[in-house]
Amino acid sequence: MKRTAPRKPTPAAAARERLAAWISARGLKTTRQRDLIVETFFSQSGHLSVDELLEQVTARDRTIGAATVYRTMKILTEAGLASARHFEGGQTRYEAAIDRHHHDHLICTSCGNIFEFENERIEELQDRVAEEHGFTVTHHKLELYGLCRACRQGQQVHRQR
Amino acid sequence: MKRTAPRKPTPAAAARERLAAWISARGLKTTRQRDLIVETFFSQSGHLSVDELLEQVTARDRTIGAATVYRTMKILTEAGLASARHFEGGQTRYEAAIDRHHHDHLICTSCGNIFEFENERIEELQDRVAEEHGFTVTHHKLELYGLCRACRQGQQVHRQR
DNA sequence: TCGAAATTGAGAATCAATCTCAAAATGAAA
DNA sequence: TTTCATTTTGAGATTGATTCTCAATTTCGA
Ligand SMILES: [Mn+2]
Ligand SMILES: [Mn+2]
Ligand SMILES: [Zn+2]
Ligand SMILES: [Zn+2]
Repeated sequence: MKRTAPRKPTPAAAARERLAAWISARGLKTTRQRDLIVETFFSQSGHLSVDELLEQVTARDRTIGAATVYRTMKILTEAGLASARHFEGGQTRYEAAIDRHHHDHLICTSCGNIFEFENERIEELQDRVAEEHGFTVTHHKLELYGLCRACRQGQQVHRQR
Repeated sequence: MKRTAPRKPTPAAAARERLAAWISARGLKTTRQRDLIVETFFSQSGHLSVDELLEQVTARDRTIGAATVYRTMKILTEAGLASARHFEGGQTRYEAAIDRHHHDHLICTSCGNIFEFENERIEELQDRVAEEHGFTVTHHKLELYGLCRACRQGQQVHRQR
C-alpha cells in the first residue's frame, strides 16, 4: 500500500533538528565540526566514550580536535539529547537520549558489554526509601556489575571498547 | 553486677587485630605510619576522603605522606576492613566495613551529607533482573541523589566535607 | 645484631577532562 | 557582498586525583 511518505525521522535527523533549535535559542553558532560529531554520534547506538567517538570522527575529518568532541558532547547533554554515564573505573560514556525511557545498566566486568533494563518496581521502592528519609531525589544511579552469560560460560569473548 | 570483663572490642581495636592477621599472613610488616592511619580512620564514622583522613593524620604526625594514606586505605579495602565508595564527581570515600551489612546511599547534592539505607526488596529485584539477563552479579551500586530534608526546607545547611 | 625484604615520602607520571588563547569561522546587519 | 562582533576551534597547558618510582629508612626473623 505504502501511500504516505515515511513519518519517522532518523534519530540523527531528529537530533540535528532539536540541536539546531537549542543552539539558535541561545545565540550560538552552527559549525562543520559540531555537525560531523553529532552526525557520527547519532548514527549508531551504544555507550560511547569520547575517545571512541573521536576516533570515528577523525576518520572522516583528520583535523578535528579532542577538545571539540568533549565540548560537543557536553552541549548535547545540556540540551537533553545525550546522557553521560560514569561507569566504574572508566571514562565517561555517552548514549543517545532521544525517544528513550529512563533505564539502568548491567555491566560485564569481563567483556565490558553493557546491557540495559527498566524496572518500575525498583523505581517505586527507591522513591519510597527517599520519602522515608525526607529526601527529594533528582536522579539516581543503579548499576549491576558481574559476568554476562557468555563470559560466565567461559566462552572466549572479546573485551569490548 | 558487672562480673565479667567487657566483651565488645572497639571498632578500632577489632580492626587493628584483623589487619595484623591479614598483614602477617602475607609476610608484610607493621609500621608506625600504618598504625596511626588505621587508628585514626576507625576512631570515627562516616565516609571519609583520603584528603580528609590525611589532614587528621598529619595533625598527629606531620611527616606522613599522602601516598602512604592512599596505600593504607587500599590495603584496608583489600583486607575487607574498609569499603571504597565512588560517589558522583568527587574523590573516593572510604567507610569502615566491620560489623556492617551491605547498604546503599542517599547523597544530598546541596550540603553533601550522606545517608544510608538497606532495602532487601530492592536487592531481590536486582537479583531477579540479573537472572533474567543470564547475568551473575558480583557487586552493584545504588545511589540516590537529591536534597535532604533540611536543604529542601531552605535552611542554612553547611556544605559537608 | 644482621640483612633481606618491605615500607616510606617526595616528587614525577598518568589520565581524563577542562582551560587558555590566538587564529579562524559564523551570521546578522548594513 | 562586506563588515565585524561574537562564537568556535585546535593545540597545548593545566588540573586534580591517584599511582608510580626510587633512594633512604624501617622492620623482623634468623
Ligand atoms: Mn544505556
Ligand atoms: Mn555507607
Ligand atoms: Zn561478558
Ligand atoms: Zn542537604
